[in-house]
Amino acid sequence: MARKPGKKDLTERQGHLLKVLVERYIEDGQPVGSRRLSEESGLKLSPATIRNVMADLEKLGYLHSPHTSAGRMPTGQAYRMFVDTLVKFNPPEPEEIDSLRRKLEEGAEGSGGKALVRSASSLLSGITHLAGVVTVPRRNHSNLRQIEFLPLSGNRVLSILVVNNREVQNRVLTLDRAYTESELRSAANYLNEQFAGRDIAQVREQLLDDLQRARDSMHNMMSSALTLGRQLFDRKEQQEDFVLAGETNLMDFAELSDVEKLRRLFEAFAEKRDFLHLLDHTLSGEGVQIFIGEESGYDLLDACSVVTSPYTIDDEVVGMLGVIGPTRMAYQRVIPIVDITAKLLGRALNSRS
Amino acid sequence: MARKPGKKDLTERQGHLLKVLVERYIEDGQPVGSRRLSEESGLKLSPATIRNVMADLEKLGYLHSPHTSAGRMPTGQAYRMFVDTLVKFNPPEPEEIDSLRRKLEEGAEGSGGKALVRSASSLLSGITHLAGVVTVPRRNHSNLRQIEFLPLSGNRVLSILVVNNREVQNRVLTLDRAYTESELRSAANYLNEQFAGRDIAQVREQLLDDLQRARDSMHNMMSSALTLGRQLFDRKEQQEDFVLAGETNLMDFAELSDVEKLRRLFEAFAEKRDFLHLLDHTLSGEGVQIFIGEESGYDLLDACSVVTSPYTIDDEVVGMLGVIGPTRMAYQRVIPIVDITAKLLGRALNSRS
DNA sequence: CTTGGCACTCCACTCCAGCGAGTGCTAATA
DNA sequence: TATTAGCACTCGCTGGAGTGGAGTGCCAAG
Repeated sequence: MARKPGKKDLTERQGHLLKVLVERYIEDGQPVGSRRLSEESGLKLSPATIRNVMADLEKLGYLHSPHTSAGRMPTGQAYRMFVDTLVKFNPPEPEEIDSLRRKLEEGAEGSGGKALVRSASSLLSGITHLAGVVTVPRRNHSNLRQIEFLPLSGNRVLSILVVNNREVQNRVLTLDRAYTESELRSAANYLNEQFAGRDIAQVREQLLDDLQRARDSMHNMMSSALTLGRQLFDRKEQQEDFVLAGETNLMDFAELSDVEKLRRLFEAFAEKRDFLHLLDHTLSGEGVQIFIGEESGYDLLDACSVVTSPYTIDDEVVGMLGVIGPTRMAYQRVIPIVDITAKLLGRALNSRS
Repeated sequence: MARKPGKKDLTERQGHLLKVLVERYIEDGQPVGSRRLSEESGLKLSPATIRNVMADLEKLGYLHSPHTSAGRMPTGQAYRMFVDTLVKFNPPEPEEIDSLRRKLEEGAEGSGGKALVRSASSLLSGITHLAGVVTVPRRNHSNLRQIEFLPLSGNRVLSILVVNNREVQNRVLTLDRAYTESELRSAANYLNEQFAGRDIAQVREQLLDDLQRARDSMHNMMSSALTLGRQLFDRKEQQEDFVLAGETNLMDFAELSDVEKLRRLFEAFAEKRDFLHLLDHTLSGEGVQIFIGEESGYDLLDACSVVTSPYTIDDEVVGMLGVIGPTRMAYQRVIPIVDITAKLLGRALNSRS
């Protein structure tokens, strides 16, 4: 991929100084000046020299200053360079991993998968002091286990679907006429015989097929079964969802102290819609992905970075998890945490299914 | 109930002026001065006279000023007096009610009761520009309709409960040994025969009884049924929950513009725990209840008021709903809205069950 | 009891000076 | 040629002084 004009590789010295500057800025959020950098860079260079280097880095698009007489702050490009090539990650200690695993499972005593998702989300937000987000797992291939119908008042029927051996979905269907209990029972029996153990997508397809092919030549019982089944499976995909935790952590950051900005951000969280879109993109990728500032494409997140990783059940990617924080988050700490949490969550979900 | 010292009834003039002052303060949040009040009170009184009255009201605890040369603001006591005796509510127009009803049901196309709750919550927040809150309905008497067990891997069993003809609860039970599919089927049959149509609380009691009485003299099948049943019903009450909407509206109010306060408030919302406690209290009451400032007993809500009303299904109180906003909210508008929304929600839930 | 008058208080705003931090540039140096 | 010291300059921040306005409390007259 062609870089933008003027983005030649940095010299080793430039790289080192950029790294130190980013680290310092991440620590306290204050613009870093030449004097400070010269003292803490480890290189024996005077502030004047540092200033020359900084001026170069600014020309290259890595730094900018809020005003003439302040120090310099990293741009998005600098963070990008930082995470891509400059920073080195300490792989977490085994005992640290173990402690994470325990916390993850402690927080999810309710044995549902949803409890684990919530636990993962608050675990992420708790240890990073950022906002944690985890999408609810969603398998492409859902195995239908059992169907049950119960009549309600009017023309309505409560349908219960057991899927993937552990999830239960239920919906109220409103039908064109009232069905008797025995009709419903035989319909359920028929559908179970035909479709139990099959993939939901397949089931949907075949139902449409059957209904098409045999419109009215059918046995009465089968016909009602098909009618019911069609309604049941015709629903739009159950919408995806995610669990957010520790949003309030974001209030601490000066970058977001403007109440108006905060408000819009929190509204977006509540809406979920826009945000899901962003998370969806990351499902196709592999490993930890990082969106710095504007890279996310949402102007609400201009001052934020998003670090995500997909997680898997049975080697199938079923969701993603991550954190949201200010661009000046502690990447070297956050990235390994997101990575390991994704793996732990996948493993925990596996062991429960 | 004895009033606090010095709280004699107000004269008509004092009452009127207090009312106007509160109204003005609610409108723009600025302390109200004697000049303004004299112009807009409708009484032909000079600012000097108004000042005398205001000084009296201050002595009585209804007013206070932030500093010498500012106007005066109502105290909690003044709001209390305002809502109790001063304000008169315009009963909402029939067409207004109808529009509310339509909005409530539009927002709840997913036919579950939860969808209605969510819709009510965002309806409340939408039209009041405050935070809306609705607890999920919870009946004291839950009618058990059907039980089903499905074996999972290991010693675990997925149990499905249909309750009140429309709600489905499911839990994963972890048992002392593996049960075969036929064992589970007969257990379910047994429990259904015995308990279908009965109240859950009764079921729980009787299960314990049976288990106690007939420990090991029992038929094998019944014994496993009882074991399963006991685990199933032994769980603590499913925790109550509420749905919050439009929290971000609260960010607009100057009273809460302090980010630190906001943060603690939002954290409390996310925790839910403390907050549920407050809502629980209101379940016993009747009609609209109002907590002004410190009356709620939560110091986080010192600058807030909470207006709530219980709602009913089949004349049984099953939950409450309301709004949270700054103490200077437009009570005369908000109170009727909360009242009518509670009635509409109850009605809507009824028609779907 | 009401009112006009008056002195007083306090906040909010503006203006200004002084400071400290940091820069860019230039000229000297290794 | 790369580095450094020196220096003038810029800019934001802080604190104090000054001003205007809003509102009060009190008093004495109607």
